[in-house]
Amino acid sequence: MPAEAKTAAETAAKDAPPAARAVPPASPPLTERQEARRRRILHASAQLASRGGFDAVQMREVAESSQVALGTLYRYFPSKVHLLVATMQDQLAHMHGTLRKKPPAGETAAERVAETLMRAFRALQREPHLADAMVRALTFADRSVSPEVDQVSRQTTAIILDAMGLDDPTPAQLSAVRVIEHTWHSALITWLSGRASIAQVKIDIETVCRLIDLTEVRETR
Amino acid sequence: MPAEAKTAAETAAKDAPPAARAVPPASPPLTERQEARRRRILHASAQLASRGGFDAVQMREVAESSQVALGTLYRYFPSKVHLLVATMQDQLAHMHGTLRKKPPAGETAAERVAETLMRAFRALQREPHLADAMVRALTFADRSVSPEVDQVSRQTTAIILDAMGLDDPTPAQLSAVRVIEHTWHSALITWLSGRASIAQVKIDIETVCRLIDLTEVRETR
DNA sequence: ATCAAGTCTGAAACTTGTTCTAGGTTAGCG
DNA sequence: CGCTAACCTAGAACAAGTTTCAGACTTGAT
Repeated sequence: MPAEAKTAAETAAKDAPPAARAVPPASPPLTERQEARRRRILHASAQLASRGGFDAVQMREVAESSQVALGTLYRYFPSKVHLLVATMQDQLAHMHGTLRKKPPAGETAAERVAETLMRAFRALQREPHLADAMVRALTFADRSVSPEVDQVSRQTTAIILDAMGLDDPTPAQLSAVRVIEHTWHSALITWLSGRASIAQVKIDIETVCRLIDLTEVRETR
Repeated sequence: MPAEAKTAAETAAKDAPPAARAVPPASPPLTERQEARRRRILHASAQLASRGGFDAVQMREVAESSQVALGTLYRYFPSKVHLLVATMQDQLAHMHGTLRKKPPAGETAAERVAETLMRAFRALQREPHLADAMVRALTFADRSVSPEVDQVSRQTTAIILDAMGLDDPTPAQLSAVRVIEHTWHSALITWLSGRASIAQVKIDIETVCRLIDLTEVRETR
């Protein structure tokens, strides 16, 4: 039963009716000044996050840094978590672009995915506080942020599928990708909270990537 | 400012040199009345969590429900996250006991682990709000809660190893278990935030459990 | 140019986690 | 019994996320 495909479709359908908010192709087109405000806010958010992480992103400070009234900030991003998830979307898009330029060189799909994720991991290590803010927001997000979190998830999936070099993955492969994403997020958290070393994260990523090999062998499953 | 980390460290240092706090075998033995207070607090916490989840566990309400002053509550559990993680330890211990009674019946280790996790998952489904509170606290926890979160992780590992029926696992098997835990936590989150169905979680668990088969074949790795 | 609708601003208010304080209570001990 | 240190309580106070509101500013259409 192609449950994977169904879920993705359902989820996608879920946020279409009530309208997307933080996704680029949104409902109301923003004026130039509004676009500029949005950008200033995201910049300030990333800036503050790069210092003290999640706690350092204080809504009053973001508002001040980006020259916007507090009420306006909340009009653009209805909560701190929304703001940080949008910040993550921003960074992810940037990273996807960067990764595209130099595709991973591994022989097998598993190797390429592991290499890609490790490259992303090294990027996050350069800004650990920013990583903290974004990842904590992502996992702390409640239902009200689901559409945005889902968008991040789709973006991540796209990056992994890119690394695998697949156009139309099998259900089994999509399941493997889902599990890889789970591991990726959770491993990041254990690293960020100091409960796992960088080496340990590397091992976990490499371990889970072996699942990909499994799907290649038993595709008819 | 990392106010949280500082606070917890100071608080811990103040009443006991190094030492764990919320773990049963703690440094200062509690008097009977203290033990009773602690239990009342945990009970109130679980109670409130079973209603509205993470947000419904309000420290003032917990204090009132458990007939304890707010300051005392904070002496027992230095933050809301500490409290909820301790609540989780409590529930986990209970569940481990329950699971022990009826061991899983699967043929392979992978099947038994998947079965065990699905059993735990069904238990969580019966109290989705409680699950929400505990899991969100767990992933939102910062460094100041690491010891307690680590304890939860060890407990979870023990449950999985139990299901596998292993006494001394190989490194590869431990890696697989780590990845399974990652997937378990992350899949729970996607379910709790409404981004994945119960069926989807089942698939993810079954998918990741196949990693165990891999370690059996290539043990010399 | 002018009006209506929609935005933005500054400031105050409200909520809930967390800290602090002053005084009362308890437990162990001489 | 009476002391002392540790513990507990009630309640105020503080911090940061979120909401609200009156008034000023923009924008788009007439």
